[in-house]
Amino acid sequence: MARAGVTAERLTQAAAELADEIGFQNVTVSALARAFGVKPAALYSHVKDLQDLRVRVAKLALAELAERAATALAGRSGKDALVAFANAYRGYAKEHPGRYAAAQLEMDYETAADSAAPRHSEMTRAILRGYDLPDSAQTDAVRMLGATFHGYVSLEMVGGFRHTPRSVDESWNRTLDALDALLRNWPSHGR
Amino acid sequence: MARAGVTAERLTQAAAELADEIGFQNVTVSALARAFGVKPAALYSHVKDLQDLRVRVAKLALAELAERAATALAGRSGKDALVAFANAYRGYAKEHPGRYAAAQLEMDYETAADSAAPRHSEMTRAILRGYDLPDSAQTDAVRMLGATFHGYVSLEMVGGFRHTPRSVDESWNRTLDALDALLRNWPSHGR
DNA sequence: AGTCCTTCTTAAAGCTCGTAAGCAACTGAT
DNA sequence: ATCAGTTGCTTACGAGCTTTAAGAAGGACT
Repeated sequence: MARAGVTAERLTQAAAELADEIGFQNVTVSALARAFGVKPAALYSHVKDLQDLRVRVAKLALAELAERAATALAGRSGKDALVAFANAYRGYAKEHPGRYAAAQLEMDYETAADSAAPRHSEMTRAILRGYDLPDSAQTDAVRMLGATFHGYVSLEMVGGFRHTPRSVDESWNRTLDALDALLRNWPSHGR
Repeated sequence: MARAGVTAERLTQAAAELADEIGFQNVTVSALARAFGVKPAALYSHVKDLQDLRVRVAKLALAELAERAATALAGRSGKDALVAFANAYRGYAKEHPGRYAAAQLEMDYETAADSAAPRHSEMTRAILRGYDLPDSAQTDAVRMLGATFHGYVSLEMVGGFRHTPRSVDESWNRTLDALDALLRNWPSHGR
């Protein structure tokens, strides 16, 4: 039996591609083994179990997304940076829905900490440097930006915006305008 | 064999409770049958298949959430309404994580249209009446609010905010302040 | 060539969904 | 009150999934 040259990396990569095609939830050990032309049991030499495989895909997705966002951010600041970052995010989700879903996998504290996840908040913080936010508001704004980006993409993906005729791209751009305006005028403990 | 008195409604209800306990993804026909003390095959007399069951739970969750939001909204306007609505949302998600996850299930256009989903955007529109938005911005704002609420709750639930010491409740309240400020000063096609 | 580690296969147990066939219980009509 | 007919449940089963265990085959190294 000729060896198929399976490695954890190639498995993860293939699982990510499979996720984009059939959905992250449908990535199974069996399906992945089929894609490699080996028997399911063979994968267990490279990967602990299905959960392990999923976490690997999640980390891959987070890393790719961080990479893409970093590139988009390079040399930009202010609203330019905000828009580029947000579009990198949304673009990745649209091109790689399976990977994007994977990135939202629940991971334990440890695993999440040594993933690319922290880089995401660091980058968001970098964007905020282009605005004049008090230190105390930094984390709040980071969380709000993350929430809005993720929420928008997430609702768009499950079809939450289908029922209103208005262009989803238009609303996205107006949302970014709104976030920009908000960051330039962040309320200092509002009434 | 004494009849267990299974009905589609009771199944859906039980599935929702089960979802909150073990996670929506882990609600299986088998587990549900166990909870009812019947054999798995018995459920297929009341429910078409697993997908059907999931959709029922999703619709239940959407309806409950709409109900709760409507109650919260009653008699309020402006920022009060915004905050009450948002907290109803987040509160439901925290109390019923499984149901909340179910509410995000992908449904086809038809099914979604006759669920409580449209009521959610209607209520959001109602909130906006307390602010002075141009008609053209309505849908954009509805989408943005939905995105921010859902995104925040969603990221909070997968543990995305664990890595920063700042209180998650604090950030939530500041985010609502920010949204309120934003709605009172919505950019008219900003530069 | 012989040894050893790694990768793969086969085999099997235990779980899942879903269908089919049959029996048991309740319904209503005579 | 008995006797259909309908409905709800069971058993039985096929097919697919995950995971472990044991063994065969590939490749490296002596």
